[in-house]
Amino acid sequence: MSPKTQQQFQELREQKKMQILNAALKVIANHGYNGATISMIAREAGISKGLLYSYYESKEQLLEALISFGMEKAAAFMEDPDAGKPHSKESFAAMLRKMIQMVMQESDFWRMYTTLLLQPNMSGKIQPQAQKFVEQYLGIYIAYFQKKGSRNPMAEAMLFGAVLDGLMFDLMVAPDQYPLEEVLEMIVEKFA
Amino acid sequence: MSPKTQQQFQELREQKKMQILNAALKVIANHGYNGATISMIAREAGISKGLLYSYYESKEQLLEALISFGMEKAAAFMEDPDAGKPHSKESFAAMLRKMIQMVMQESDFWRMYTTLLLQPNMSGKIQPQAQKFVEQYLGIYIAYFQKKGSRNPMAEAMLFGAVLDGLMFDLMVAPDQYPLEEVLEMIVEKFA
DNA sequence: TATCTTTGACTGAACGGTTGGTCAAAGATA
DNA sequence: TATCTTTGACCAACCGTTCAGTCAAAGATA
Repeated sequence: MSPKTQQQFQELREQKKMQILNAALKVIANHGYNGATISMIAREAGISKGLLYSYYESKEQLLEALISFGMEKAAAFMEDPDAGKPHSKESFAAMLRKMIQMVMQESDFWRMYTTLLLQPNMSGKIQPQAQKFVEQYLGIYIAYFQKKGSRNPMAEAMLFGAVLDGLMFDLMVAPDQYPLEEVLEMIVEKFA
Repeated sequence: MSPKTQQQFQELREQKKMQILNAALKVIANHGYNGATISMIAREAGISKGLLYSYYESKEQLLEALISFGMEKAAAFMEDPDAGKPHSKESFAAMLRKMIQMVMQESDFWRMYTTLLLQPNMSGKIQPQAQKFVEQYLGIYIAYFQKKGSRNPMAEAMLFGAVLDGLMFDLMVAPDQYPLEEVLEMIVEKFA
């Protein structure tokens, strides 16, 4: 059959696929989709250009894989019972912290995500999955503000969404020297 | 001497320069700097590729002109006494509205601005002017929250900055169907 | 008025360099 | 040996940029 078992090859390929994905994410996040070249990505992944095409059939498909992978991670985070549905001031603060942590841990992905959403000719690639994600966490917070007795739960949830988006943006642009703790306290004070 | 007076030429050139600038802004905002080609920009401006180079010496310099022009507009807005330094709940709401209006009116510019800031290899082009702008309006709001007796004026101003950034982002991504009025009311309720 | 001259805006073919993508050949392993 | 991985030279297409040449408009001349 083959010099290595099918399973051995499968595992090796899966591993290398991840290696390429991570390299692509880093390069595309820093240079934009059009600014990132296949050569740059291959170099970052430590492989040749040709090999990349044995794992992903085109640059566009590589981007799609990148988006799917990142959004699946985000969806998994949302479904984590450990982080879901805040009921008290404390769990609100905990979920807020977890969310920030997720964004900062995967900051390359979220930078790419943001950039893609802002470019109409690219946004189609990410819009559907993004919309689903936003609706999901919006629903959670509408429920929270409803339970809290907000005068307008939907508006408060959307404003809180804007806070998260803005905080995410500010942290991505200037990750150092941001007084995160003090701002988080202020958010809890105003929203929790 | 000359077939047209120097002044006539000057005016014509100034006019066409604007025409190119607007075309470039539209194309670059929608496709990103690297995704936008000189051909696309020239086509959008209704001129030939060659002519563009008699007005701007390179694609990079065109981008710089775009940034300068947009940031000067923004700076002019900040210095407008009509919009400066909120002292009361009402003037806070008025300035908030004016700011949103500016961003939506120049949404192409702010989309480009955001995208550039998020890409490290591009951010150098806009970072200095952006920083100056942010510091300026941050100062205004630190003073406002100080006067209001906030427990932590700096943190509250930064949080308010995040609100503006997030709201701006949400409006750029989904300009229609955003419940702006209700969210603005909520902002005034929480911050003014 | 009719003709000539001068000007600079304007065009698009062409250039060198880079891109995404292909492929024949070499390498590695059991 | 048989099979899959890996390489990098290679290609057509496209990029930003240049430049030789065209053109309409307006002053100058008689």
